Amino acid sequence: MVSIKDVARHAGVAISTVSKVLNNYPNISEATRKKVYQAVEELNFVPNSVAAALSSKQAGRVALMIDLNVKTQAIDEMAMRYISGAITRAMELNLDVITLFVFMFQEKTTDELIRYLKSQSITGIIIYGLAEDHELLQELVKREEFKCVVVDGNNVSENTSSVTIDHKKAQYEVAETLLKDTDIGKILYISGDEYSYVTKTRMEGMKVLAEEKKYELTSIYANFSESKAKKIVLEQGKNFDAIVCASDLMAIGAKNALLELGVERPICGFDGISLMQYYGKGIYSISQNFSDISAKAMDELHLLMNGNGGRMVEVEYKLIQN
Amino acid sequence: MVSIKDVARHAGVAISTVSKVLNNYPNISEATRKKVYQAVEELNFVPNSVAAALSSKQAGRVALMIDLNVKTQAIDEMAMRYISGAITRAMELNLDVITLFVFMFQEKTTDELIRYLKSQSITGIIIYGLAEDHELLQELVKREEFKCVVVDGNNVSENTSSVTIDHKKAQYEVAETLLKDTDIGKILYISGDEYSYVTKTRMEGMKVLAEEKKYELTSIYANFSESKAKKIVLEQGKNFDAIVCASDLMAIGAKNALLELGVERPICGFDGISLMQYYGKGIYSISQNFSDISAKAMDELHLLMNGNGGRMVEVEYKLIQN
DNA sequence: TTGTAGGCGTTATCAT
DNA sequence: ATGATAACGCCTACAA
Repeated sequence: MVSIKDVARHAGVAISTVSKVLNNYPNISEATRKKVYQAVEELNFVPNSVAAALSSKQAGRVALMIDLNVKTQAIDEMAMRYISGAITRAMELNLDVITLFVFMFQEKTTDELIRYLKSQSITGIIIYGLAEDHELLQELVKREEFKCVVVDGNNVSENTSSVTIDHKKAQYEVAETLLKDTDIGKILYISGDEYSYVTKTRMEGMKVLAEEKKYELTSIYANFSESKAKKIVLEQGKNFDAIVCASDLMAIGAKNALLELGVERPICGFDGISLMQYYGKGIYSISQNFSDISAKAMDELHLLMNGNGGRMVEVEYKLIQN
Repeated sequence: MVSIKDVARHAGVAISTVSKVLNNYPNISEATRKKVYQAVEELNFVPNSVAAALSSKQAGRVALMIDLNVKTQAIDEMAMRYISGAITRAMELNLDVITLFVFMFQEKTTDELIRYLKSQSITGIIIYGLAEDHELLQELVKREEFKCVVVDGNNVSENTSSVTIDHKKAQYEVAETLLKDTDIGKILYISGDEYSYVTKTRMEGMKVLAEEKKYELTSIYANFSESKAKKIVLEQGKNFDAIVCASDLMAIGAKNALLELGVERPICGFDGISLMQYYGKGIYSISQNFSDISAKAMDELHLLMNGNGGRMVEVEYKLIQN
């Protein structure tokens, strides 16, 4: 394997000089810079990131912490988009990435998790699907031992940023679009799970809309599950004039239930998953670009690791009709 | 960060002794072994895998190469199961894992890819979705610069193993089960894509069955796509007595097409994806445990990296009815 | 059986 | 502006 030593010899300079050139240090003459880059070219040198990570605490190794309930189709699609978006961007930023699933640490303490991450020379973490009642993860963030970016959260501190779309506004908009020009009174809102940030903020948007338009709103948690949504609608769907779902998957469940019941109701969803192309034709939804969101999260983490403070980053979404 | 040095001091032995204990070297007295482990406990020491990877070529860093390019739901589910299965097992085996997507190297040469992998101190690779006409990946395997395990392939060499179910037998069995006790003559076989190992072997199984039972077999490639399968069945489904699909997703497409046509035909699928619970009720299929397959692949890679030769590893599957 | 010392490929601190 | 040199944390001959 060709190392920085070979490059140095080939360029006729010291090892440390090569390192400085490669890491864009100041005070390097244009001449040696050229020499070094040429040597790098000729030898096809690629820096060993493992060695860099060992030597410098600066060098960024990033962990992706996935806690998306790995039980439903749609979640898999989201997770894959998140993962590939993050990894792709990380490669461009020259950051190493390891992917972790929270279930792997089920019975571990926060201390153990932190030690594990440190043993991997991790300095930054992106967390997907952080629930408010998840002690392990919440404490991990609170400890501030790592730079953290939470996707779909509102955690912000010196070492923590959050990246999210405006779920409240988005939920308001999609429901408003669905319901405008109708004279609807009773709305069934099928919500996610009790402790997730997205569920809460989406519900806020729904409440605001209902208040504004004087809708009678009934909310039920369905855990983002298609079958639960279906069951709920089968049992109670007929009593409502419209059904607003906090996810596309639940919208599909609701739609199927209505089909079985033989009645029609306006429905909308949320997320923009590809399954809707087949089973959600015509349904309004909010399309999130998961890959892009994840790339933005990686950008934000990169900033944090370079000394920037934490902040809230808002990402675009799109109102769509499938 | 507590290092091996701290452990050594705390246990009153030399650093190398600690290392030997931790790596199960022979010729260590039970007494010092105890001392070391106790120090490890008390200090909550976790070895730094980055340092280990740097110092020893033995130490295993593994890359997951994902080339499941098809943009469908089911693929995401498979990919997620593969990834989480591999990563979980790797953690148990104390192997570091990085996840890579082949599209990230679209315009790279094999040399560049190899250099990148070496720069990451990678010594082993698991490849998912290796197509026979994928030059980059095929050459990567052929070069034998890394230990490789191919999931759903038949590449075997000194440094290469393959892990797969017996697709031929499985396809035979599921179709045979579907068709037995019927007097069916003309079968439509909706196949995957031309260059994948699974497509070829599954088709072989189908051919054997057709020959044995004197079925008239027509095969059409549908790229594992639900919509293509649907289109094919809409156009030609009526001309056949039964429809055998090389994937569950295509089976769903076929089923929907039959529904629209208003006719009934026996259908079977392949894979065992969770979507079938909702949209494939009653359909026969072959259930693969992707997570388990991937874990086995990691085991096999571990063996390769420890000096074992390459081989073919066959994994169990299950014939199911959704 | 245990310890010493050199090396893995970088980065970073000092001199020069 | 450039170059020695000491870390980083661990592994591994080799020596004792």
